[in-house]
Amino acid sequence: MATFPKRTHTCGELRAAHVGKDVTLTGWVQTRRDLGGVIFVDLRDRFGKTQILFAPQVDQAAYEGAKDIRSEYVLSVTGRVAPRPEGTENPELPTGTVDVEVHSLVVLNKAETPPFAIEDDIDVNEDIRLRYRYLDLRRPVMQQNLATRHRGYQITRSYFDRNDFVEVETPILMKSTPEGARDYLVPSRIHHGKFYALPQSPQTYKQILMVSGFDRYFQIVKCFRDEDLRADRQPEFTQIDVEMSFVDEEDVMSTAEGLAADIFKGILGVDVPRPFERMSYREAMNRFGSDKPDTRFGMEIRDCSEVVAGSGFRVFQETVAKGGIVGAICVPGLADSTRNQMDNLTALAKSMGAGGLVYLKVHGDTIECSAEKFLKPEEVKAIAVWAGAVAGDLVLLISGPWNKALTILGGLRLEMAGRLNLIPRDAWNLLWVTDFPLLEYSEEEKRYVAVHHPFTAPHPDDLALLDSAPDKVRARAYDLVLNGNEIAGGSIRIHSTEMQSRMFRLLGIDDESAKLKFGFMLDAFKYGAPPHGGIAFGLDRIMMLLTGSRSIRDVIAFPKTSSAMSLMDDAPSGVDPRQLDELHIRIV
RNA sequence: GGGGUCGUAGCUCAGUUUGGUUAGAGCGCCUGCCUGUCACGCAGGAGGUCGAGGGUUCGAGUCCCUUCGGCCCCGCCA
Repeated sequence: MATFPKRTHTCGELRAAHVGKDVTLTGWVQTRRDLGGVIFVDLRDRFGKTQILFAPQVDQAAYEGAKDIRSEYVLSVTGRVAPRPEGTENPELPTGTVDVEVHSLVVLNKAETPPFAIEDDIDVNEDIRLRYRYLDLRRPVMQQNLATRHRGYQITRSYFDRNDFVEVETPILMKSTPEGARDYLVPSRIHHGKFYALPQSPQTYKQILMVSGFDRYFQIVKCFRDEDLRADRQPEFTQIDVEMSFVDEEDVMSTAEGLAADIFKGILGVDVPRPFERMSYREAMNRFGSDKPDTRFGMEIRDCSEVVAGSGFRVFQETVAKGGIVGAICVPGLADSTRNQMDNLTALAKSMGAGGLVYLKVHGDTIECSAEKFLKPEEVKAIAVWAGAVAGDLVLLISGPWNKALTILGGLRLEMAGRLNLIPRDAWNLLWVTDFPLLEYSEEEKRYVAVHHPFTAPHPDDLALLDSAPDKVRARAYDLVLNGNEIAGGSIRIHSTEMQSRMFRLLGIDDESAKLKFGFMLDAFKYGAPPHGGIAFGLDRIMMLLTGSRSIRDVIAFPKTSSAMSLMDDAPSGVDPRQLDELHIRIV
C-alpha cells in the first residue's frame, strides 16, 4: 500500500547526468531559505544533501506548502532535476550542480525546532547531545562514525570467515567470578538469593569451546564491567573476541596483525608495515614509563640512578640503595619556565603520586637546579649530559620505586609532549608489548593477583620461579598498542588441570573455592583440552582512534555518561516494588 | 572513594571578584518584506524557576550550607 511517494534516489545521489529526470526524494529539512518569490530547501538523508526548489511557476500548490515547512520536517518531494543557473552552483556539495524543481510536496511529519543544529561543527554540551541522542545521531559526523564502525564489523567477519574461524555466541547471563573487575549482577527470579553476572568477557566460555574442538573461534561481543568510567571506558563495551587451539604466541599475534592490517586498509586505506614492532614490558617501562607506550615521539626516559647514586642528595641516594630508580626526561626548549610554571609541574607530578620533582634548567653554560643545595655542580652537569639535554632544555627528575617512578615519568612525558605539540597526528604506531609479569603482589588484598587473568600461562623458562619468586615469572601474554592506547590483549592459556589448580593456589584461591568458582572449567580440562590461546580487541577504542574521536562515546550509538547514566532514557531507574517482590529483593 | 572544572533564554556564553534600578549578547525561534539563495539578506518581536532546596540580608544570579547533574583526572578497570 503506497501511502506516500517512495524515493527514487537518495539525497546524495543526483548529478548533472540526472538533469531532466523526474525524481522523488525523501528526507529531513536541513535549512529553508525563503527569498520571497522562491524557496530553497536543503533536504538531507544519511547519503547527503540536495537542494530542492519551490517556485510558483513550477507548482503553485507545492510553493504554498513550502512556506510552512521548518527545520527537520520530514518530506517526500517529487520534481524534475534541473541544472543550476551559471554561477549558482555550490562546489561544497557533491549534488551542487543541480536542483530538484518540486512539483509535488508531501509533508510526512512535522518537527519541533531541535535544541541544536543538525550539523557537524556544533558548539553544544555533551549532556544535551546525549539527552537528544536521536538528533545527535542525525549529524553527518555521527552517521559516518557509525558507518565506519559497521565497516569494522564487516571486515572482521569477512577476515575470520576467510580464515576458517567460527562465530559462536556465548551467554550474557553467566556465573559471577571472583577475579577481575566488579560484576554487574542480575538477580534470579526462579532461584531466590542467587545471581547471574553479565560477562566481563567470554573468557571461560571461549576456552571451553576450545575443549569442544572449535579450534578457531571469534565473536563480536558486548562485555560488562562495573567500574568507573573514562573517556575511553564505558561499563558496556564491545570486544572482538578470538581464541585458537594448537597455537603459540606467534600464531595468535600473526592472526591479530592480519585483522588489524585489514581494518587499517579497509577503513583508512593505510598499509601498516608487518610484522608489528615488539617491545618487552620492561623495555616499555624503562623507555616510556608505560605498558602502552606512545612511540610517535621521543623524549624517552633516561635512568640516572648510577649518576646520582653517590651524590650527597639523600633522597636520590636512598632510592637507589633501596633498589629504586632516579629517572629523567628532557623537555626541549622549556629552560625558561617560570617559578610558577615549575610549581604547577611539581603539583602535577605529586598528583600522579610523586614525592617531589627535581628539575634542571639548562642554559648556555650554566645549569639551574632545584636541588642545588644537595647536588654538586659536576653532578648536576653529569645528569644533564646523561639526560641528553642541550642549552634551552628542561630536565625533569623523578625518584622512587621502579614501577612508580617510571609511571610518573611516563605521565609527565605524555603531558609535556601534548603541551609542546610533539605528537604527530598522522602517524599510526602499532606495537606489541610482551613479557608481562604473570603476577603482582596486591598490598590491598595481601596476596598475589594475576596481571592479565588467572588463565594466562606462565613462561616455560620461568616455571622454577613460580614458588620461589612469583613476581619474577613472565606471562605468555601480549598487548597490542596503537599510538599509546591498548587496543588488544591476549595470552596463551593454561590448558592443564594441574597447572590451573596451581595458579589458583598461587592467587590465594584454595582448592575448595576454585572448585566452586571454576570447577566447570577444571572439569572440562580433564577431558582433553588442547593447547590454546587468544586475544580480544577493544572495538570501541579502535573505532575512536580510527575516526579521530575524542571519546568512545562518539562511536557508540547510545553511550552512558561518566556516572554511568543514560540521559536519553534515564537509566538506571527505580523499579516497581512488585518486581522486587518477585525477586525477593529488598532495598536497604 | 578522592581531586579539578562547569551549571544564567531553545543553544553557546557574559554578568558572581566588591550583594543594589527592569539580568544582557550572539545564534536559533516567531512575524513582515524580498525570485538564485546555500551561515541568504533587511526590519520588527517574543523568549528567564539564574540547576534544585534551605539560610544570611531591607535586598541574593552574586555570600553561606545542603543537594542534583555534565566533563576530565587519580584510585579502580584480571
